[in-house]
Amino acid sequence: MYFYNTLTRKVEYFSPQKVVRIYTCGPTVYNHAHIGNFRTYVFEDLLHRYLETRNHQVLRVMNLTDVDDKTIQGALRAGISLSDYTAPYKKSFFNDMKALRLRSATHYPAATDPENIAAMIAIIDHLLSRGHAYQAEDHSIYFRISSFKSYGSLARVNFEAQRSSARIRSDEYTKEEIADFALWKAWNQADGAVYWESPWGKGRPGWHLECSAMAMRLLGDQIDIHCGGIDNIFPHHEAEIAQCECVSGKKFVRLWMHAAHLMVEGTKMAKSAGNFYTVGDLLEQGWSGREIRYALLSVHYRTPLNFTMEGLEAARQSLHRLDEWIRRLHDITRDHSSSPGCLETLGPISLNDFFSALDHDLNISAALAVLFEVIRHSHRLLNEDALSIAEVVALLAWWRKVNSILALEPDLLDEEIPEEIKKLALLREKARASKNWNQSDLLRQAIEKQGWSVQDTKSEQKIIRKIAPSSRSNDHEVNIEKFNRTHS
RNA sequence: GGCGAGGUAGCCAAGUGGUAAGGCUGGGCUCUGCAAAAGCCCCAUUCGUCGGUUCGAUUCCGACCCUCGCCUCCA
Repeated sequence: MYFYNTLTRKVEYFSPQKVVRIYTCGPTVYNHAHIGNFRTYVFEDLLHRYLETRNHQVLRVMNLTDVDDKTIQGALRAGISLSDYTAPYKKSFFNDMKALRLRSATHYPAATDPENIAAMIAIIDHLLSRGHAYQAEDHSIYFRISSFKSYGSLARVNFEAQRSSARIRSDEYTKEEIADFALWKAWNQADGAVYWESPWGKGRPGWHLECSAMAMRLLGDQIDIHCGGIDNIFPHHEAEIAQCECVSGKKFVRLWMHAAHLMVEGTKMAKSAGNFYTVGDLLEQGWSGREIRYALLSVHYRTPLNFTMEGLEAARQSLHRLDEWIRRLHDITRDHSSSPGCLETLGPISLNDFFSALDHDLNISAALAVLFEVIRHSHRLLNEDALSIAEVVALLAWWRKVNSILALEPDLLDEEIPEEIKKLALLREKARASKNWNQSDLLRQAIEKQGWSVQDTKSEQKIIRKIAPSSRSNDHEVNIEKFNRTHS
């Protein structure tokens, strides 16, 4: 498999061990995560699922940043404790994850977990003793970037060259150098009751340190893949490298992968622009989590994604086409029990192409193209009666494997038709038999009012659940406890 | 200013030194009491602009134009 490595700015061959260790930067729970955040999480989900179908075991950590300036301010404004303030946003995050069918990470450590705070303090202690950190006049502890020569290599920023010009403003800070970043922020009155005791006085961890500590504690000194949004390259990931490598003396990450940004209707998503969406907003508008997932998934992760209502509509129609295909295959195999034949090609299409497309830096567009070619070609063959039951069964088996990566299986296929609808349909059948078209049309309206639709085919009436995403918001419920366990 | 991403049909979007995947929209056909649905078929002599290299470039090189992002805590 090949992946683009941000560190080298090249697509590289990547040969993972049986177990792949991945660290993914999670949300800061000061608010509901927005679809820009979820664009990155959907990409990480794709990576996770892809690796699993390639027979790797994925050990993935996603952190929850539940202490920082914004969460503290929010808690203070609301007059509640920090944990009371962040709890509903944590819950909201997991609900949204469920709605978008995101695979769970192995661990969801929170920055404020005692074991993580302890790990951070240990790292600072280590860095201080090695001269990589210092305590400034404001009592905060800073990382000394001049002590780590390769600082800037991920973002390709040359700090040696910038140093002289940066000095002009450095008197505004108590830091030795303007680019030095905080490891431990000394407590001040604005922090209220939020602080932890440390050998250097009351305070709280710096954001960059959280990730280093949690990554090393749960995944070890060296991890295989580290993901995040492109805006985390600098300074966040640069700082993580500095912290981890100064502690362990080893290369921290083998492969850095970053998702490009999401824009809305062609411009940057911002609350002030009125184009700021959360998953919850979109669900309320009647879009399903599955549709949102498709819209976020179908654009290659390194391409800036322009999120639009038109795009969501296209996602809805594409999924509908997929649903019809699956429905047709199911209808054919329903009454037959046939062992799945092995199907390698369908006409000119090699079924394995779906997976090999993803081998090349998760080329989802090429993979989806294979899927839709298979859909079109199998319809063509079925129209000509040129597919055996065994082949259809094999196609469904192929789809299941494809779906283990895409997670786009329709969820309404096997919904029972209610007795009442069946009765109405029976009446309509009679009306049609006696050519009572008026009565027939009235009955159709009645059926449609209840969320079902009737289609006349050669032999019979077909009763199908109408697409009504707004009534499906029950896939938005999730048991937080299950996810919130950060294990030991 | 420094670093980076991107400009491919109405919209979204792959891709390759040898002549443009796929999805949506649109059009046509089949089916049909009507309707709807569905399926099939069709839809870029052309890949931001201008030069260069080449037998040949959308793909390589150069310049330029445009859009967007990061540059101390925003995925």
